[in-house]
Amino acid sequence: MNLKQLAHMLALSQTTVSRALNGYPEVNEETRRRVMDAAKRHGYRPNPSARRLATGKSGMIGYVLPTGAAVDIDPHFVEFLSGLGDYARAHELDLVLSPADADDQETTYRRIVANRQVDAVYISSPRPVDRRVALVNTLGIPFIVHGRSEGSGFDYPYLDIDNEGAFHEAARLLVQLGHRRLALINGDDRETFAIHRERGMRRALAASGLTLDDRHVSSVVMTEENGYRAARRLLEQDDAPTAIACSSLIMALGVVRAARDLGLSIPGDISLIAHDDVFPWLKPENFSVPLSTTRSSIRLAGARVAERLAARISGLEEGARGEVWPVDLVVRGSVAGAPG
Amino acid sequence: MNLKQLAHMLALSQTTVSRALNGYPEVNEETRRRVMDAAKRHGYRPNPSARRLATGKSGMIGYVLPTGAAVDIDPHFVEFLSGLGDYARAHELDLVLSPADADDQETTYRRIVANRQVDAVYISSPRPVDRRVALVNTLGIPFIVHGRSEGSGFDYPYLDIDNEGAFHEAARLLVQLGHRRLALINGDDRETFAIHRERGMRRALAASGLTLDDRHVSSVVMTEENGYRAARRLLEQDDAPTAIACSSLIMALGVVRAARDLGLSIPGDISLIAHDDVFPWLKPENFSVPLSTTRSSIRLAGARVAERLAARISGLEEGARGEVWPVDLVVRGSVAGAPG
DNA sequence: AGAGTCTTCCAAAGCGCTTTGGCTTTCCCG
DNA sequence: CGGGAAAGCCAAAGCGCTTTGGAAGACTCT
Repeated sequence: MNLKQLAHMLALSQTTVSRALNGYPEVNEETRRRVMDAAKRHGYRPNPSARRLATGKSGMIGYVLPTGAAVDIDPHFVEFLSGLGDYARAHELDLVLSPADADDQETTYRRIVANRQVDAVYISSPRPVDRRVALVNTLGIPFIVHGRSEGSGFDYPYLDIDNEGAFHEAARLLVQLGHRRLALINGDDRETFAIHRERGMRRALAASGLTLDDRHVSSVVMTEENGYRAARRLLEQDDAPTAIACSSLIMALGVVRAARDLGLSIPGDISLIAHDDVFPWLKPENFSVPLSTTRSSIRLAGARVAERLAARISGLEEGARGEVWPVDLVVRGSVAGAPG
Repeated sequence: MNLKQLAHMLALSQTTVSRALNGYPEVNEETRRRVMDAAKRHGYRPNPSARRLATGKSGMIGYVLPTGAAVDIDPHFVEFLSGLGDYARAHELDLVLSPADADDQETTYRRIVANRQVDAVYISSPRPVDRRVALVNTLGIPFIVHGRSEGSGFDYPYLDIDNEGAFHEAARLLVQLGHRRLALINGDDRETFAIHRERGMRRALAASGLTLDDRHVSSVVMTEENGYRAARRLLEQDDAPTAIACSSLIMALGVVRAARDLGLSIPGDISLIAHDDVFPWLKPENFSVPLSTTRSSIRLAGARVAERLAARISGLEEGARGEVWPVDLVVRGSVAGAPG
């Protein structure tokens, strides 16, 4: 059943039927009702390919997926996706993932924009002066950045959590508990979130006249193994830290294992706080010692990004609106006063 | 730059240019070269929307993503996706994720097929007599099932690993080591993979005149917490098992924690084997006691599914070809002879 | 009553590609 | 040398929608 048939059946022109269906004002309400009715009864659904060719709109949102033998997709992605899906489902939006060589995403962005494959895109894991952000900005496709880029010299729409504030609070708590030597096991410090977290910690320490020793900072891909290695390295130093802030639960698993291997107790010998993106399959309260966390649901962020993307597509949202979500500090058993 | 302009520029008809570009035989090789050349020089790329409307082919593969507030996307998905992306990138295939109400995926399948949004789909986590498989089969869109459905009374193309064989081998090893009371902490037993794993274990036990006590089988969503709970329940029974097979690394984390909480040593008191889908961020060799596993890379499976999907789209693969991959049994420190 | 303004609808021109059906031209062979 | 086949090209008809540029009729106002 296509438009032509439906129009014929109603003894109307395709124009009128199309307009009735799409809510244009220049059609009699009575006629509109008839059309809507017939459309529903016959299960008419406009052909998206045709609509797309005519309008240039696809009804999909895009994401350029960096891939490659050496590239691992972050498990956070799947939770973000859950949230995105929650919203998208309710609005019949599809998501298209365009795999791209991690080292050359530009080609892919250009392709999906030139081809009008998607109406909007989102960008995740941005870095300062991120080329992708500058690119989609000039390309003129609606977009939202999940996270922040910095120092590019222009504004853009984003959704981020207050990473700096979160780690500031975490560090402040640790300092209040008497810790003087703090450590940070961070994610890839080329990404903004990691920079913000480090900045937050340093600021909290500075407020008490303390500093974050460079030897007490690790920046690694967030795997269990890297968490373990970083923790061992830290804890085997002569001036070992008494408290560790860690950028992910998965790394925290490694930290806990390292402490156990070294015969150190949490929180007796070292306090531990990690950032929790809220995975359903790994919960901080279930760590052998319940883990204190800075918590922010990445799933909710996914839903919100989808919502704002939809708003941008339909013109409801404009401009470079930035949105920063506060982060909860949840104190559990893994932090205690500094030893000694 | 569109076809019309390019044709005009070459003083050829659109027909000829189109055919030259698409490799049709009825065009002079010399002409073809000229066309190809001009196309490349001017960076001509056929508009996919137009091509799509004309041919009905979209150049994308689809996946219906079950979503909902209570639905968690499995973290395995992201690894599968990595593999799929690896292949898809090299072939400029995009993946479209269509979020659907987990309880009504049929509507979405019908929509994406009716709309010709994708050229092929894959189905994951199938159950016996899976309605989705029957549906896409009758809908007539090329597809591949990742996993197996059973008892539907028709054949279909799939890629699966030998779950039954894997758990058969795992159980056999444990029995050889003197274990008599084995337990299974399985995934959702409405899914085929879980059924196969249980079957494999039972078969191995039966071969030695043993059985798998129903009280020694758990079927749960594969989270750390569920692994912990299941393990505690098992290990606190009077006839507690001396060996556990576990369907995922994440659950195994919970099992290890439970053992520790109960003061049981691995492998001194209980042996543990888990299935490993090969995550980059959580490795069995890094468990406090290196974990024995049945191993199969889900990432490679993703790449293979993409490859076969592409082959089906282009007509290179036909029929109901099933493909079953063997699974490695990797023995590490977490298994030992039965205590006593 | 005539002019102007809405309201409501329509025919037809795109959107940019593929593909059908045919038309020349060349080539081969009896 | 004439007829048939093959090669190489083209015009035009889709694909199914949106949107432009009217047009007809109803209504208002002077």
